[in-house]
Amino acid sequence: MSNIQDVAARANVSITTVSRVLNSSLHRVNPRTRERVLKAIQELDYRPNALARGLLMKKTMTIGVIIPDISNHYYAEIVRGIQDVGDQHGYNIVLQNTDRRQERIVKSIYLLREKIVDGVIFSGGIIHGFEPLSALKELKDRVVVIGRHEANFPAVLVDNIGGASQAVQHLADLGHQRIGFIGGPQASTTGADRLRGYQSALAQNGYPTEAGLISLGNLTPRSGYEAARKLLGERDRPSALFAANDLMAFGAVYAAREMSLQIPEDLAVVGFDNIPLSSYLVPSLTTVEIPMHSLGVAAMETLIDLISRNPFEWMRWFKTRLIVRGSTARNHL
Amino acid sequence: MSNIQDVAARANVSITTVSRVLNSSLHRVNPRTRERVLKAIQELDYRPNALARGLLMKKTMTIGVIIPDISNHYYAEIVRGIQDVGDQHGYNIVLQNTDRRQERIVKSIYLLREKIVDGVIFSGGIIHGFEPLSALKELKDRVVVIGRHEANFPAVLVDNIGGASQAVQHLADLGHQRIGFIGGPQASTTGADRLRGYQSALAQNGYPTEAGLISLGNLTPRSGYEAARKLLGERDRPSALFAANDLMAFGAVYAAREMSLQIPEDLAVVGFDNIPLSSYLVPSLTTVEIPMHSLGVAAMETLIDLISRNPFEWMRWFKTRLIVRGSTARNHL
DNA sequence: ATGAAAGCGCTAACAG
DNA sequence: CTGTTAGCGCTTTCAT
Repeated sequence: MSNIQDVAARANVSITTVSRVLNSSLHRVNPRTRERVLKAIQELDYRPNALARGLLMKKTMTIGVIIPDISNHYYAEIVRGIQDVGDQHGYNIVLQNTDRRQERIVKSIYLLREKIVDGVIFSGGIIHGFEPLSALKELKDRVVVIGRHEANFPAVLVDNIGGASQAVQHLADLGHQRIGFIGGPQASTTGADRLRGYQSALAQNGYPTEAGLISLGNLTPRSGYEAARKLLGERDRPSALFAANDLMAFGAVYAAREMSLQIPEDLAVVGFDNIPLSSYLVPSLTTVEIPMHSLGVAAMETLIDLISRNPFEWMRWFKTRLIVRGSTARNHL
Repeated sequence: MSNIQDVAARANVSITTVSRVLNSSLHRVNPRTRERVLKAIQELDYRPNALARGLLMKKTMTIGVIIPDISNHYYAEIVRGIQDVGDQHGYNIVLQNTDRRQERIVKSIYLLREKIVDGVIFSGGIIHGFEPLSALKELKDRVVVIGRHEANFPAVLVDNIGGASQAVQHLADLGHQRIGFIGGPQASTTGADRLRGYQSALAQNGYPTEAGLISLGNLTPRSGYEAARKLLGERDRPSALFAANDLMAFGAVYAAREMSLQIPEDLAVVGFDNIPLSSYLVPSLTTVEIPMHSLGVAAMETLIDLISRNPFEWMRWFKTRLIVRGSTARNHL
């Protein structure tokens, strides 16, 4: 692996000159000299060592991304968005999975600090209690959070409350009076917000909030299945179910079919997320679309502005969109 | 951000001593001195700079992962496996999405070289034609490939041929004589192998290979849907469909339902991958399980052995497993 | 237009 | 048991 010295020697110039053509600095370098250097670089297949450069410049063009689990579609999509804009600006990302475990979050932060990342994007789990944490202090002004609005950090957000309430309103408009809710973990902002949206829409329509109409799952299809079995097993079963994510909605539909309920005739179902498969469930799933990729894009844009000390928006909100399909309306498959 | 000098000063020792307690080298350091250093480290919240260390040691504890697209479940799951073992050994990963585009693959390789990664795991797209490529030469002996068996690099593999053929045999055993195939892109090894498995199983049973029974998609549910519409539209339609992945199988089932075909009575369907939702399709999807997470784990294990110059297996094969569910058998939902 | 030299933060001989 | 010193590969004053 050749270094800048090798190039300099081969081109018969000083390493300073090599550095100059490399960084096409403002410094003018004689065209003929530049040619020689370029040729040497090519012949040696030289690539500048990013570690050395980073050490000196205190800038690595690397950012850390801390998420619960990359195998979760939601986060994978966000990460893709982050990378797409990162690529355009020459940033790479190093990924950390935490499974929402505190000690892993802390470890990740320390680690990213050691690796000298230029910034961090954080999503899922709690980071706010960590403020006294010195690790974060170092990075404090180069952190962007996705999905939490407790302030403290610049954030990219989704209107989960509005989306959930829109979903429930859709059901109410269809004439449903008993609308069940299959919620996600209430420890997460997203989970809590979707429940709030559900409740607020019920209130809006003058329906009482019945504990018997709510069951919490862990976002897996299986938990949705179980929650639905429970909810649909009651004597006064709901005529509609709103699940906090599509995966659980799939489980709920499965449960309903198992109990010989026709969808949407006997039971209407609405999901949340609009995963790629949602339109291929039979009947296709009415759901609330959430712009995952855009969240990642926005977060990375904000982080780059932060790093570059450009003006930036402290909070960027994204709207959700209700997509009506066959699981609530007769005229669709 | 304090450095090793600050710690040394505060503890009244040389930086060498600090380095020693940091790396708990074999070098003995006086317990009392060590205490002082540790205290200083804590007070200053000091963390060693990984860039400086990496520059000197020529080891960064970072590996590069090059995949087509992290938002694809298959790769996300693999990456999770890679990270799980990486975490245990202190390795971080930097992720590169290529969308299978040559120029992006090349760019990724160069970039990882600049960042001085200790090794690379590659999956999806072609890397073999690149061997003359100098970028790869540098890393040549620290590359592990997932899913390609053209040799050249240590590889972690899945028996796609066997899996596909097992799926088709299952259909044949059920008495199906006309079995359609919805394939993936033939440019990918995986896609080609699954087709070969299909064909070999047909041959095994003495069935001819009919072009009219095969339709290729691009692995999306939509393409599966379209392929199925086409295949099922023929006058002599197949009684069973084997899709090269679950996503397309979902699309195929949707198409069948749209055409009022009962599953599995009128049409049996088998998928490939066993994604989490496959058991929540109605009826649940018979499919071929592929151990994605294990692929990542095995790849990372191999890479670590490579880096550590431990003995390693040049090829690690993984078996698939047929999971029979309702889309082919009457007695399941 | 080019080069010499200093130094980013760290580890590893080599001394003592 | 502890310290001094020499770099790892690069960019950047400061000279020339």
